[in-house]
Amino acid sequence: MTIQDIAVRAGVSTATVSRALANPDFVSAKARERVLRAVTETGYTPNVAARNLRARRTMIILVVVPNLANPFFAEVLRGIDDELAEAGYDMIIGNLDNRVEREARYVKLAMSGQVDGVLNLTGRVPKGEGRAMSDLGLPMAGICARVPGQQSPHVVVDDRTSSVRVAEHLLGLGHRRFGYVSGPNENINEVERYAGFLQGLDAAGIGPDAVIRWPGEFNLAAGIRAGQDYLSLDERPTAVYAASDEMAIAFMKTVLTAGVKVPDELSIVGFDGIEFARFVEPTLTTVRQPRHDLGRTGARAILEEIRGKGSGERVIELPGELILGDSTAPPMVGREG
Amino acid sequence: MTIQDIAVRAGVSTATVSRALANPDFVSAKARERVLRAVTETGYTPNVAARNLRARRTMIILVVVPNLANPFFAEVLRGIDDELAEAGYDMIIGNLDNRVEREARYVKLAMSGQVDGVLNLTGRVPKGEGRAMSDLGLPMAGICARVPGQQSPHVVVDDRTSSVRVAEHLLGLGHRRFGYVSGPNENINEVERYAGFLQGLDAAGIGPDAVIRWPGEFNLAAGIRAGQDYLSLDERPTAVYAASDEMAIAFMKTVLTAGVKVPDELSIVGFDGIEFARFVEPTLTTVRQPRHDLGRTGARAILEEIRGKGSGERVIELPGELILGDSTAPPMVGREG
DNA sequence: GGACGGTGTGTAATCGATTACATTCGAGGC
DNA sequence: GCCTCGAATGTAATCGATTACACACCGTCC
Repeated sequence: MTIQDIAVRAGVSTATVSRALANPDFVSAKARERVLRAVTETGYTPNVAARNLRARRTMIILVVVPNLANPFFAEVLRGIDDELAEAGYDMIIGNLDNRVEREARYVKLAMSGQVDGVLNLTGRVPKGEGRAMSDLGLPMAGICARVPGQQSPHVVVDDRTSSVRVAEHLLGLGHRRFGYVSGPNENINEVERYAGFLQGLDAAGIGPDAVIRWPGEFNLAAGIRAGQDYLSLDERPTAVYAASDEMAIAFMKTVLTAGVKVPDELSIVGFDGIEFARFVEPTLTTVRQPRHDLGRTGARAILEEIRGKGSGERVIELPGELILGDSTAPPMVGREG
Repeated sequence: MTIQDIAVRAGVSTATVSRALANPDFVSAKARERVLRAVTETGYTPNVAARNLRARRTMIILVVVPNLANPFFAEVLRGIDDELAEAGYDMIIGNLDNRVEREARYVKLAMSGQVDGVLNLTGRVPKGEGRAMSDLGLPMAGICARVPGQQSPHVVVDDRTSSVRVAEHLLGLGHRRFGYVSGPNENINEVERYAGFLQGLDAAGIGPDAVIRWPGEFNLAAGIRAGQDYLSLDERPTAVYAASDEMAIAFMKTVLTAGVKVPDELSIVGFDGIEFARFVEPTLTTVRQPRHDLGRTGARAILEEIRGKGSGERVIELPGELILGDSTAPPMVGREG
């Protein structure tokens, strides 16, 4: 079923069919009606490949995600999808599954003209085939992390300030010895969160040596490992800040299972504000990122770029919010040095 | 940068360029080399829209998902992506966000020839624009739920047998009064899980009136509502089976917060085996679905359909596994009638 | 009556790759 | 030397939509 068939059936030319569908005002009522009838009778839908070829656009956005399994990103994706859908765009999901070598595939996809723009949630510039995705001349936008030197809009939550708040919260409760469950070193969110945490402590005259830092990835396994290490310590911190909720939850479960009392013996704070944080026992204190809104705003930014209304490099900062759960409390006095 | 440019640069025709890239054996070594050099020098990538138009395929699969926010589906998607990536396919995600009216959009997308096949995770046939997606003549496959009457392959977990196991497990512990947190009535997984549960109880001579059934959607809110209703009961069941882990976790949190002891006063079982089920306190007893494998197998099925090697209607059943957590135990004797 | 302008429509070029068919060229057989 | 055959390459049609341009028609105004 092609536009030809419709043209024959309606007794007009293909041009008229096309116009009747795209610019009804430029076509007489009579012709329009006959075209529309032919279309509904046959169930014709224009071939998108042909349209794309001609229009030099695809109405598809590539969304590069570090890890689909992380519910944080799932919610951001929903926000993106909501906004894109309204504008008639669809999305191809490029899931890196935390493996950097997967980037090449999506660089290639972007190069092939199959997408109109790229939304990057990875906090780095995807590379592959000897070129960086940012050199493609494709509209791009970043969500969740500002990639330094990128000439594209970025929608972020203020990791640093939020982490300062976390430090203040814990200090206010009376904690003085801390643990920090870290994300990967090369991740900017991680860097900022750690820096903010130290900054907040520093303001109270507490130096970085009061903080034990456990390295890791943003996943459950890293939280478990950190928890195990915590358990093996002679002098345990009284409060632990984890750079993601997944890590915090895994950490908490690990130490709970070993009999540690949370929050009595140990306070725990996460980051992200995923839904499950409210369903663990005790409820997790965490920094809530406006996940859905991050997605929507990022999608809006990439659409502006595509439409040429974008102003290129700029940072859109959304507020993070410290959500108090039951996982933080003053340290037990008896134990506090 | 088009195939024309490469042809000029390499001093050959576009046909030779195309062949050098697609069928290197049909081209002389000399020409091949010059083409390849021109390609690497310029960073040329073929325009996919043009190729698609000519080849009448897109190398894209539409994956229709009920709800992206559910970590169960996220993991299935990873499995799908892994398999599709190996075959060079990408996926467009059609997230229904649990709203049926969103189906229309994806029916339209499928109609427009923008995808080569549809992987359906919804347990129903998406409809819209006056037609059902299954009437489109597009290759389809279902994951997670068998849609009756569909001439396409389905990859499922045996909900019924798994639920019988759940019943047996709870009966074996000594439970006699049950609660069931239900998914939506029109969902086949729900229907099968409920039927299997009743069937298992029936085998022990226990009728359906020993089961309180809470209706709901497959989400956290439904679990909370059910939990609140449980708390309001005069005569509470001693064991509750929820048709998804999310509901089970939300239910558990709700009753825990109200002071109910799990598993002493109440045993809870979920379904899906999402990762978080191992990180709640107490650890959730649940039926683990091989999520990643469901995705992979489903993707394999749709690829077979597309390649014409598919045998159409068939059901591929993967085993579910009862994972024992700490949320189930014998009922407290004092309370047991 | 002729020039003009506006409306509606059709013809054909175009997007960029693939590929059927035609053509060229050289080697080898007679 | 001529013919045949196969390998290598080029030419041009093709996929299906959009749209620049041309043209036909009709009413208006001088």
